[in-house]
Amino acid sequence: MADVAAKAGVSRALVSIVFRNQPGAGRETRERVLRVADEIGYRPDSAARLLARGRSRTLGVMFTVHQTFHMDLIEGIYPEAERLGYDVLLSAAARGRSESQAAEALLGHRCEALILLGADADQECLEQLGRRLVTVSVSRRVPNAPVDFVHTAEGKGVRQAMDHLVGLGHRRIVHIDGGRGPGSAERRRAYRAAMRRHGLEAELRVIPGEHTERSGIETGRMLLAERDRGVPLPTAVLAGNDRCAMGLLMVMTRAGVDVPGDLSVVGYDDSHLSHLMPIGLTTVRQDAALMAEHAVRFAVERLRDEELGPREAVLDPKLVVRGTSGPPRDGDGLSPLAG
Amino acid sequence: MADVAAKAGVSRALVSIVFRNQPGAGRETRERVLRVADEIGYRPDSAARLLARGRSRTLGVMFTVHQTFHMDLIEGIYPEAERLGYDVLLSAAARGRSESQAAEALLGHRCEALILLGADADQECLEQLGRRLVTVSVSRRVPNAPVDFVHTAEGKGVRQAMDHLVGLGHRRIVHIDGGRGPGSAERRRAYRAAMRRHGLEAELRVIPGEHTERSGIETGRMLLAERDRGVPLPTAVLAGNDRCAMGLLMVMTRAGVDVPGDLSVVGYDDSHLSHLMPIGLTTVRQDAALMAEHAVRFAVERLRDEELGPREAVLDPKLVVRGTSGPPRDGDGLSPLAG
DNA sequence: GCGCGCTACTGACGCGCTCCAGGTCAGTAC
DNA sequence: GTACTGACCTGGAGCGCGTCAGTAGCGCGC
Repeated sequence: MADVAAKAGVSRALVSIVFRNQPGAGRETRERVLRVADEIGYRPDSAARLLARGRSRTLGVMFTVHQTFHMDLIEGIYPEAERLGYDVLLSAAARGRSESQAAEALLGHRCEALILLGADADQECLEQLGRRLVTVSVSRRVPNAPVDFVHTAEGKGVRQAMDHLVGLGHRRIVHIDGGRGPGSAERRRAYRAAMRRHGLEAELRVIPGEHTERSGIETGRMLLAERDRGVPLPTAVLAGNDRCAMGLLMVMTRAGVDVPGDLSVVGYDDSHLSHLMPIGLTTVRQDAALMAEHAVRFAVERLRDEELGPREAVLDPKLVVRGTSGPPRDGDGLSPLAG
Repeated sequence: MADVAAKAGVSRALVSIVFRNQPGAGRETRERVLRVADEIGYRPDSAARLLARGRSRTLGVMFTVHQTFHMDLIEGIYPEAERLGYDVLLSAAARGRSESQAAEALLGHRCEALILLGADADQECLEQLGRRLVTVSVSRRVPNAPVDFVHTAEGKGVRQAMDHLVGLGHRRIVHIDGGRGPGSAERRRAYRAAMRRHGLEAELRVIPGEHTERSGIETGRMLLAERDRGVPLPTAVLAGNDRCAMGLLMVMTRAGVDVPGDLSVVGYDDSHLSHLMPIGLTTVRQDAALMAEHAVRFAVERLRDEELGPREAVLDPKLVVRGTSGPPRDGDGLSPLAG
């Protein structure tokens, strides 16, 4: 910086002004400084800037590796953060790297706020984070701490999906849940409620699962094994998310089960992947871009106004009917075997 | 920090020593400082630390959103970086956010070195980065600049895959390439060479593509359309990567094409996704963990020894035969239509 | 002529830490 | 007793920037 100042024949303070795009420098000088800086290859040192200013204007985003929907969210976070003048730093949770480790790394880099995508860590850990700095959680509610919450009305989405399936004539509809994954509890609850509302209490079945392809695969194998023992397949499956739906689809298709003739499958998220599936996954769309936008805005607004309490944004999901759902082959929802 | 020092009855320098876990402080003092810090809620300010130390001990990693293989790499980068005492910062390229933007963000946060995963930017931009700081590129070669290069012997992998297919009896083997994506050129070249070597020059066909599911889907649709016009399907496809293979598989399965009976499909990467596909994708395995390890090591070693020239690590790929490849239904590799 | 306001710019301090050249003090050897 | 050692600790400079009071210069009106 001193070099630039010297070579441009101005003071360091002026260089600072130019680089912050602040008033107080003439047109000509401004251009000269910028040109010289470019020649020298100078870039402002964010560490020093941060230290001097006391603010980093950086948002930390924690996500989980392999969660495709997180990628959709990240894609939406960048533009909104840039619009509001914030930098974004990413840190991933992965096998061998816990969410709290990922979050700590972000804290270490002096992020002013944290955006947690589909956090899966224990409640206490999240509460602690929320108390330490401005935190926004996407898809996972964190009570007892000032943490903003952005999510879709899970219940509404599930209800739409269930009405769709029942409307098609399905009765034996099972749900593969997402364990303690974000949003799972609400989805599970809504599934149960929908089954009851449609008078299908007797058919109600929740299979414990996860938000992974593996979970879909394992469930699929289990269902196929059951079929081989004489238990009829369900006619429809409401998966915990798209990844799970996809794993299930792969097993079923592979095993010669016709989708949607023998089995309808509905996912959740409408992630990038499901967009690209030519098989056309029927799924509940969560608007990733909009969720990301809300998350960033919440963080920035809380940063601007310390007094602001934590808020919640509930977005409307929307059922997207594609190719994996259709009327069951046997109108009454019972397979020939069981009939 | 001053508060901690005062309350613990020591100098600030001593607090610094304690927090850096350096020798020069007594057991008792150390514990006292730590205890006081905990009470006050003090955490060292990394910005100031970084500024004072002149080193950030941070590795910047640029990746592309939705590239599943990058997630596998990231998963491998974290543990190795931690082992060597480095922090990792992630920055994603995405729609609306170019690779150079992603890299700039990393530079702004004072990363000492850059690891580029499957960079796709123009040569000049990469060369410039390489000249500015220690840079390691994974899967994409950057000549004319001191950039380390980690990749697999693409040719070897393709050759194995081709020998496998030809050994099964395939003759009409097409290749969907990865455009100017990392590794594509070598894979394409190796495919051509293999076809020639097996005397299948007449059957040689490269379909332009990308490393995305969409590309596989589009190619699949195109091939099906050709079939409907009387052009026989190939009996085997060597896809540019797993994502592409997957898109293709989805279309084909959906269209009732039996895999591998009517069509064998071979992918490339053995990414997380292909692991999870119950359909068992035959693919060329790239050892993501090992590649990540090399990338981190290269960066750290170059950081330690400025004089070190750029190096190259070539890892051996390995064909993993799973369920999507098998002998063609018609032994001669010609479909009934064409026969 | 003077004061006034305005723009363009400067000087110096401080952000919270690390680093280094010391200082202090018990312990040990002779 | 002196000389030396090593463990433990301190003071102060400085990392590269932002900030803000302050200065210089200039046109304007009266």
